[in-house]
Amino acid sequence: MIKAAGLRTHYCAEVTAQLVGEKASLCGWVNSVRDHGEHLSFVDIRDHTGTVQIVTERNPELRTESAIRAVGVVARRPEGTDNPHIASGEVELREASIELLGPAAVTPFTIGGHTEVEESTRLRYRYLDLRRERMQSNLRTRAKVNQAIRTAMERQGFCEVETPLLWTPTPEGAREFLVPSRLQPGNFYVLPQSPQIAKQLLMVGGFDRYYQIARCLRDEDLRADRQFEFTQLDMEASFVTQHDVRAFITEVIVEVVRATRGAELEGIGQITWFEAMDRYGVDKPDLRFGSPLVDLTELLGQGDIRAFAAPCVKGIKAPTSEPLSRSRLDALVERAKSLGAKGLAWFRVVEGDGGATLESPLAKFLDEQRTAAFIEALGLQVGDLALAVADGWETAVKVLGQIRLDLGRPGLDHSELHFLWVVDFPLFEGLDEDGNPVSAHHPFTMPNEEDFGLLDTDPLRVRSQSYDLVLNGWELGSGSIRIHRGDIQAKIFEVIGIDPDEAASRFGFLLDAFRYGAPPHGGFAFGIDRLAAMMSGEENIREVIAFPKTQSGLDPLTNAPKPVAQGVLDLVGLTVKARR
RNA sequence: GGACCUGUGGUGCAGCUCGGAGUGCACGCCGGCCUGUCAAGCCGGAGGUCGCGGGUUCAAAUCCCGUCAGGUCCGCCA
Repeated sequence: MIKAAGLRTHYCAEVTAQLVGEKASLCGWVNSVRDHGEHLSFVDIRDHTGTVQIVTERNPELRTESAIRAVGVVARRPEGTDNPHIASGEVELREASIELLGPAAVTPFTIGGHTEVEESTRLRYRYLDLRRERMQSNLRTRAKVNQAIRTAMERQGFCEVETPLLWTPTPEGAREFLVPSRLQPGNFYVLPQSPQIAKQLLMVGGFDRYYQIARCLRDEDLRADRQFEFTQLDMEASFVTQHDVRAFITEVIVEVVRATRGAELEGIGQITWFEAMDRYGVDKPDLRFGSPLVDLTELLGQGDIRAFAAPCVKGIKAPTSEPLSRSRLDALVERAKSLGAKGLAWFRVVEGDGGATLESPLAKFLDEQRTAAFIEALGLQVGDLALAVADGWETAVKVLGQIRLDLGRPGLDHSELHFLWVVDFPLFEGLDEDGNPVSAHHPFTMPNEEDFGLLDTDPLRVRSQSYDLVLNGWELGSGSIRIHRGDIQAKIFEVIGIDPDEAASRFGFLLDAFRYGAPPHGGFAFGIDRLAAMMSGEENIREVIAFPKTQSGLDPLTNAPKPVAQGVLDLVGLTVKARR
């Protein structure tokens, strides 16, 4: 590391036995003061690398968290006084003088040490919270993620291009933040929900491998994994297939894991959307644990058992070894009903006369042979719990998939990383109020060529050339090959019920651009906040964001949003209506 | 828009079911002692409108209603 020429000669972690006898100048904050009378005081100085003990005279002015500079000589500690818990524990700074650079008032909470502090308090004093080890570590991990992304993208020949923050309203997708125009009063820009259209224009513009670490803004409700503003790796490439795009992104992920964990990731597995839904009941399966759904339609859905008379019967071996009480089971049944199932059947596997057998209100409907087949199909052993849902395919897999997650999550290992590609998403999901199919991704997503014929006959069965990247059950990002041909785009607009005039008014500039030699292209974007959170072992992206908003969209540090003066509103031609 | 959880000295909690004086614990803060501690220790002290408003009651941190704030989730996030 290059030595700063300023007030500091070393960081705390560099102060080791190798420096004994040398003069050192350390800068940082007072972590703790231990006075032993007037003539002996231990002051721990802290920077982001660690702490060093300074031996000095008592100074009542030196309050915890004051910014200081300490100049002294690195010395071996007396026999028997080493501190094995810190890197500098064999030495201390002696003959030291401490310069008080920035005296500190009493802080609202402890910065060093192990005190838990409520998140709302941490956010109100975020500048102090940032000094704590957790945030120092998380934000530095995030910086490594950014660095690794740039390294991998540059290595693959991608060119970083910035796109506008002041963009044009597009009445599709997420709600946008409005920005009033001063020079054109009554007109508005919006902040981009993503650089999607801009990057497709860059493809027409010949930047055939583009990337950007891009801020995106969406005026939607906040969650543990969602803030108004978030950061994506946004990328797009021309003359590529979906396999190429996934290979580019896989390379990035490998580099990120290398930079943050020092581990070599052996590629990323792949599963189709249908298989993910059919086996795990979600399009972002968490594969840190097993318990896939098993099809029991043939075994149980023959109609002879009323509870299972349905088009689809799915079962799982519960992903928990904890024996569940009758009331817990009843709660599970209620949970299944609230998720839309008609019911939930449970079976405890117990030791019977002739080996394992089932204990359940429904056990009496299963003869010996079907009991054995049931146990076999789910791979059950004595002590296991099995659950089954009978319904339409979609309801059966979704309900059981959610219950699988409810039961499986508590035992998860947070240091484990399970990346997964989910491919072959359907092009449309459901119908709108006019009976037209709704684009699952966005209307520029290329259909799977094998399914072109279905666009007219059975559009809901058309697969798309789109793909998601999943990490431990979190959707990290998604991408697709885009439509670059006018005839296919016109066909899609026709299917989803957008007439040519409407298409022209909404996306005219993009469709115009595509008339001048549009290359085939596709891309991807993934959430850096979510990736950084996972790499930091955090379950909330606020922990990897320096200054986040609360769930109601307030900034606890600045108290934004706030009213503005009438004169400011006049400039942009706005009037604020009285609140109801 | 909806469901659930939380709100008690500066910080983190307990107390709330079963109403009875602001009661307790840990950290921090203030004063004193202390020449080898390291989350220093010992002695003493200060600090609270129990988020806010209303109701029930002889009596409310505790029960009821409303409201605000924080969190988790549903809706929403092409």
